[in-house]
Amino acid sequence: MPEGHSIHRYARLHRRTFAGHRLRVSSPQGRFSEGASDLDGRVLETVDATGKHLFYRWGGGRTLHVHLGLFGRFTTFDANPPEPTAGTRLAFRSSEATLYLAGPTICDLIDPAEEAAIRDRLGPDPLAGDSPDRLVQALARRRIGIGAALLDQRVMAGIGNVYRAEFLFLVGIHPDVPAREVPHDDTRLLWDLAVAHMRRGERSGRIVTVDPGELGARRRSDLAAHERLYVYHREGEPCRRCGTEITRHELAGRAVWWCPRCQPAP
DNA sequence: GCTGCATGATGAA
DNA sequence: TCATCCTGCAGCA
Repeated sequence: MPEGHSIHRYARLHRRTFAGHRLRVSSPQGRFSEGASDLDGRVLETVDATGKHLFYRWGGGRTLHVHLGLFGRFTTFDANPPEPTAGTRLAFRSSEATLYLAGPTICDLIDPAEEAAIRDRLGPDPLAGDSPDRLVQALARRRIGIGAALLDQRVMAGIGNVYRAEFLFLVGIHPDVPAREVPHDDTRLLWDLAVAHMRRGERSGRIVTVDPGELGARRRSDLAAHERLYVYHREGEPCRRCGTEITRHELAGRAVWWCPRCQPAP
């Protein structure tokens, strides 16, 4: 679930639901007990996101840093929440809503220096109104494939495995093309696609890259994952544009998909 | 009940 | 490149 669009969406939803409220905070699982007791009874002032990182800002100058990693998930309940699962690291509760967090890679209180260090490691975020200049510069410096470069959060913050595959298809670039050989115009196009698609993903909560004209009359919400995307998880299926079989390959431990005809090998 | 898999990232080798 | 950490759930028996 969690690519940058989901993270920014969580920031917005959690801000709307919990900001301005004095919260009861606990760690049912026990692995965030100290932090939870520090936060318990404080007011959550605001929530913001950069790339895939969430920052919850509390009265008393506390900042909670959350990174969902691959498995992390939030669940929210209006009232009468069920018992938390054994893996529930963090629970917030206002008088009207409850939030559970399970499986995050990171859930820690941090100080301003630690936050600065996190931000220093992040490239431009398409959802933060950043300029693509740093993306252009970062790609120009790398000999690794563009596919590998796009998952590096120092290159571009917030892209994950789904968007990587889809954006490369939309730009028509093979993942193995060396990053520094990608024409600047294509890099700009990649950025513009990222801004447009991730904004849409932030609003809808799902990734739909297929052009509406190609979706037919079916409602987006009815579509299965492989119907909303051009290449991700579609190995062996025909390319929507040219009919060629989509290919899958392992790249630095993560799978990547592409159309061999629309995205010719370097 | 067990296995495998997932939209992530790090540190060691 | 590999091992490791973080959970839940679908697909099996």
